[in-house]
Amino acid sequence: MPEYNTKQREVLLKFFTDNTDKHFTAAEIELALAQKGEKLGKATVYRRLERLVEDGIVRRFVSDDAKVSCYQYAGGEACKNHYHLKCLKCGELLHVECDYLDEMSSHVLEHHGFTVDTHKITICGVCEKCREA
Amino acid sequence: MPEYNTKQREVLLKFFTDNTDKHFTAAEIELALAQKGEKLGKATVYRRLERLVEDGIVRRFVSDDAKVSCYQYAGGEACKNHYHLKCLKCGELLHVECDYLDEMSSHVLEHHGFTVDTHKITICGVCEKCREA
DNA sequence: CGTAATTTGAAATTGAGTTTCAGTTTCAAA
DNA sequence: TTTGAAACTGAAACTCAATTTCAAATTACG
Repeated sequence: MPEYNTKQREVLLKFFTDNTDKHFTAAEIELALAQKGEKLGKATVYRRLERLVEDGIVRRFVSDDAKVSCYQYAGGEACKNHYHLKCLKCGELLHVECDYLDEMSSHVLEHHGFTVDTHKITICGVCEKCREA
Repeated sequence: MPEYNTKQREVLLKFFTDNTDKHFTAAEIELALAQKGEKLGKATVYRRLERLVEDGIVRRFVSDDAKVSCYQYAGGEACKNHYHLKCLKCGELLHVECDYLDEMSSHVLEHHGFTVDTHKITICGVCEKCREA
């Protein structure tokens, strides 16, 4: 499946590399781009997002509460060797570098037959903010 | 928020305690009950599922692939003090008792400000089957 | 160029989940 | 018992994220 290098692809990719530390819904992305004068069709946004997720450049989350998917940049060096703590309530994603989690990852792998991509492991739970609410 | 003990609630609860080892979509549950001659309204199925989730009796998953929520029994003694490994692909839920994960849980809590309900922690990843596919 | 494959986007469609609301059930207090 | 307020039910209408359709536009490449 070839991949043409279209203007739209560039625009979407730039959006993510410019915003590596937050996650967005498809609608938010569509709006943000439109406001920058780079309007993409809704269908294109979804199609491109799917492609970016397939390619491992962007990660998709579906919080157990919300009904919408969120997308966040996951490519590049910054995301190579760390873990993610994902809040199931708000969808917030914390990036963590930690040897302890390194060990845990291989433990889970060995003892529980749970094969995880070491730089893609995501631990779900509830963050402090949501915990209080 | 009181909770009336209705026939529908009993039916749904029985469905889960009779099927503790698998997960189901709301539609699957609705169909299964209808086929057993215990038809519940769609709205009631969703409302009761939500309540069961709130009460910690049932757990909801939203796999990153699928767009539908899955529900699985998580109440009872058997689920009190262990962890869950959740596959983000197929939604499969593995139940694990393990001291190592115990430690990990408190570590995450202390060092990363990630507050989790100790007997509700869910580690997301990808199971062996999905890994191979 | 030329053209075949791919992508785009507006509009229509899908479908899981939610809301509405009139009628029913529960349960505790009288 | 009876009563009644609060909680629950279900059919139907609705919401809205996400997908599909398809004709027109764009891209890659000989």
